[in-house]
Amino acid sequence: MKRLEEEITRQVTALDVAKQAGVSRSAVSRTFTPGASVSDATRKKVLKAADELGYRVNQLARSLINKRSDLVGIVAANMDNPFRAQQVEHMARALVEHGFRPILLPAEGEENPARVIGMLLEYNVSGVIVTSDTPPQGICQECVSLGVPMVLINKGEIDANVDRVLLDNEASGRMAASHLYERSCRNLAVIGSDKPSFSLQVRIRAFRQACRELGFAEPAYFSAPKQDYQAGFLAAQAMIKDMPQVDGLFCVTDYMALGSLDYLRLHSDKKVPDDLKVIGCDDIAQASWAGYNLTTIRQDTKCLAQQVVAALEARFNHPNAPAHLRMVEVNMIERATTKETKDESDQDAKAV
Amino acid sequence: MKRLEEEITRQVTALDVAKQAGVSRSAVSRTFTPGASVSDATRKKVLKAADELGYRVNQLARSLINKRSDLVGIVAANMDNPFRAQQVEHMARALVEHGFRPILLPAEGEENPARVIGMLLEYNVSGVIVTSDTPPQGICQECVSLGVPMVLINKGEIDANVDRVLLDNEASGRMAASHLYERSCRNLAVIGSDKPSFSLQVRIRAFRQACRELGFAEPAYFSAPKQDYQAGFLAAQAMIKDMPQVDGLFCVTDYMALGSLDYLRLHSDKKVPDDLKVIGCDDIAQASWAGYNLTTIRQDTKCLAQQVVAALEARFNHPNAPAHLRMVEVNMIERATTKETKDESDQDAKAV
DNA sequence: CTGTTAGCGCGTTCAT
DNA sequence: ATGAACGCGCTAACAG
Repeated sequence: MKRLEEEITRQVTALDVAKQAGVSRSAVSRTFTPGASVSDATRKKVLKAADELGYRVNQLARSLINKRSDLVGIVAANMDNPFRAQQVEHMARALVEHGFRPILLPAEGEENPARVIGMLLEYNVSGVIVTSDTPPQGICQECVSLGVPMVLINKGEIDANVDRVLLDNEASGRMAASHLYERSCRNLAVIGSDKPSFSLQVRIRAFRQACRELGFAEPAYFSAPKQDYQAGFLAAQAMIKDMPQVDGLFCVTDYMALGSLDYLRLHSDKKVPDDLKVIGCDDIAQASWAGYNLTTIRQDTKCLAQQVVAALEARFNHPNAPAHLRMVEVNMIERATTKETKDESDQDAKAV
Repeated sequence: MKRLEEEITRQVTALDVAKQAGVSRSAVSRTFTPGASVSDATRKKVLKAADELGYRVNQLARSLINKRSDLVGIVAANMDNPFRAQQVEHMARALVEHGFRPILLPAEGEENPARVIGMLLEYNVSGVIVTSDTPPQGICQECVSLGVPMVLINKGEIDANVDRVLLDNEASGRMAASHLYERSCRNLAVIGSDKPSFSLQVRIRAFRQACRELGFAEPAYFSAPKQDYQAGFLAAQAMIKDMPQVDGLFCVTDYMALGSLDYLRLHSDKKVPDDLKVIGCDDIAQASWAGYNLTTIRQDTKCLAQQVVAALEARFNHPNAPAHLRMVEVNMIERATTKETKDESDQDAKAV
């Protein structure tokens, strides 16, 4: 434990440990290599010496040899979206637990992917995980063509050989529709985005399809430029204006649902859930806040993260296996915004 | 641009480029080293060959020599808190812009810091940034004693030689107090946490101090176990019960303020801002949502990130300089929750 | 300005 | 099981 001035100037190397332990440098190396073959006696000696000197394996040097840096790039954008933030956190946790080091790269729009690509490739990342509303095509193409394992989260097919992990967006849309049906809603609307990401498109399509199968009229569609709180707010405004008779609303993300709920409460006569029932999708933390208490379809990001890491490891073991697609289950969380009205026929209509 | 099967099997090395360009390996190296001395002629040749072969510098090998990996660890926790998520995103962005690679390490409680330390040290990180409500002491001590540059965000002093960046928590507390004073509030309360983090403690102390100077009575203090939405909700409940006459409230974080606002709206007769004015701190995205519209003290996380990177670079240049403390300004954002009531004396008291 | 040489810290044959 | 030698891809110091 007496190491004060050396560390500052020179790193403790395997050779130092070897000398201290009275063995060869290879012995030290082997001691710290999982699939080794060292006698217990020397292992002890090495570990002792290593501890005394405060030795740590230099992973950078190690990577140089076995070509596995165990660095994994997380390319993410829109981290203001709580769902995304949660995804990133769980992803980082899962990676660390499995012995990887997540290196976080904010996807800086479509303008300059070269920088990000450089960061990834120059550091010999073992893999790349992409989660962003608008996946940076350039980065994906380059990585794939260079054979860097890549996993896309909630994205459409980009190239033949890319693994993907999807939340069950189809089921999400269907569950939303049938739940509103059970709650006796008959005039439905969907709130989405002008430029919906892949998963949003699927949710919307599935919702529409389910509506048809249930015998609904085609649900009305409202949207705004982005896909955040403000967008939900604006879309709800448009909806109230164009479709006053609406009694069931599916917001394709909770983030937008919160905006919609606030618009309805502050600027409309519609009471939720009495006059209008609302269901969201994702189950972000805010959805369970007392102020919203939003019924929603939960997307388990923890499970998602596990699946992503699993996909990555599978790809390491079988680099040439065909692209695999993993699906993560969803389930409905019923809260106040779709609560059954005591008497569905004519509740004391407390319009202002 | 014709590189298809080689890449998969073997990395393109500087030697390959040298051969192709008809120069020495060093020439290649120099071309890609900022402080170089290469003739324009050879530089051209090298760049051309490099482009043709798809060569990229191997930063891992480079780090092995100049001992600067440019990897920077971000140790973060509580990313469910939007303020923290925003911090992390801006931090990652700033780091990338300055040529660093952020490696994100979720601080996993106090239980097992060894794993995180290992990740940091074995990868020869150039620096470590810590932002967490409860800073993992073990990690900090170890890094400092090993001479790894470290920057603490919004933390108290841990060790003599650690740089820190603080938002101006003192000013935050003072501004909150004087704003409530200007708005004619006289019965003040503070909502904090049972175990407040460093910056929260400072905000509370400064608020109290300002109250004394303004001639207020000592503000009442309410708190709950954690420091999130739920905590704000519970603390507000306690406040309404114990102190019905409260007319001015300072929530030490927006995150908690949102919980308080929801409690007040849903479970109390107090109307904000008519009966009770509320001010938060941080200016998280949700604070500006229509449903909250919270007056708050803005903490500029973008500027914070810049300062942190600056601190890191300063430390690289002068490893033995005394610890430096950087302060980031704050400013008040006035929204609806402290809006002046038209007639302050006796508004139509619309108690239910 | 250029090429040659010597390591950076480590994993892995190949003999013993 | 263990030690000696070699190479991973690169930069820095040295000669020319």
